[in-house]
Amino acid sequence: MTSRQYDLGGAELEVLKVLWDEGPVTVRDVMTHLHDNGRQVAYTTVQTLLTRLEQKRYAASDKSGLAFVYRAKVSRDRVTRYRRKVLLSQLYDGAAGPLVLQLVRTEKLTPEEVRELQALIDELDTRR
Amino acid sequence: MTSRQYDLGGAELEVLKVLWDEGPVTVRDVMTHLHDNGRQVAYTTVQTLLTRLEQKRYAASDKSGLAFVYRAKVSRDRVTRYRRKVLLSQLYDGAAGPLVLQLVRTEKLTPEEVRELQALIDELDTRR
DNA sequence: GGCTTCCTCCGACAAACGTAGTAGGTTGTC
DNA sequence: GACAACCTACTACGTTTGTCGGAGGAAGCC
Repeated sequence: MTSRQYDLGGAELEVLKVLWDEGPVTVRDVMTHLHDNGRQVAYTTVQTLLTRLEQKRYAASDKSGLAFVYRAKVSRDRVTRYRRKVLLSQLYDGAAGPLVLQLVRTEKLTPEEVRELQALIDELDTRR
Repeated sequence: MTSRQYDLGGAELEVLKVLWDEGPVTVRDVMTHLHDNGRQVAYTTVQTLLTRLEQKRYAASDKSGLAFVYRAKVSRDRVTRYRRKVLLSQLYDGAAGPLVLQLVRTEKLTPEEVRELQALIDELDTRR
């Protein structure tokens, strides 16, 4: 259990998302965005979170003017893929099929999404 | 952050899965199953995990003969649904569509699964 | 009746996480 | 040049999670 790659807590992820969405930002910028999202958190808490993200190599920083500016070092896609994989292996025995079926059955898809899905299936069909 | 319902760590989930798959079992049973799955873990560790599961109301136990027998109190479906929801809200903004598309695109579905998926889509289509 | 085996109860401990306070430096403004 | 506003560095602390060890009691065996 020592791999733990792309493993981060909820609060850390929240901060990383700000980095993804807002590009290079300062501690204060992140705090402001979190506050805007209704997440009341102290300045130094954000700072700690960013420092940890940097220790874990999910982010990097440079001194720019009077404050450090942080940016993400891992892509959203990479983290997302990893989490998806974890969910799949932890609860679906690694099989994507059942998860897909459940999602389509229980969550509302937009017409647009349904169209795309149909297109994908067609492709899978003709490919065989 | 005080809801934390259906929130359990990886090791706790492993134990819960044994309860789901094997029905009422003793500490030793669980340990044996974990060992069979390649997870080397001490007897008392399993005991602690089961105790915590019980504290969190995910499991219950009765004294049966000389050892306690544990059983799951939450369904696999309930936990699975919750975890799915967490993934969705943490990384997909709550929208299932993108996740479904990614899964279909990147994971191999069996022909059978594709057929089921097609059937589901057809239903969605005619329902509109 | 003593030895081995199993079980439960408790305590413990390190790492990870979420959260934040304090100290001390830089800067901008009257 | 003093004060307010910011910034970084460091420390800290409670909770959760993963992992066990030891003490002490019932049971089976010879």
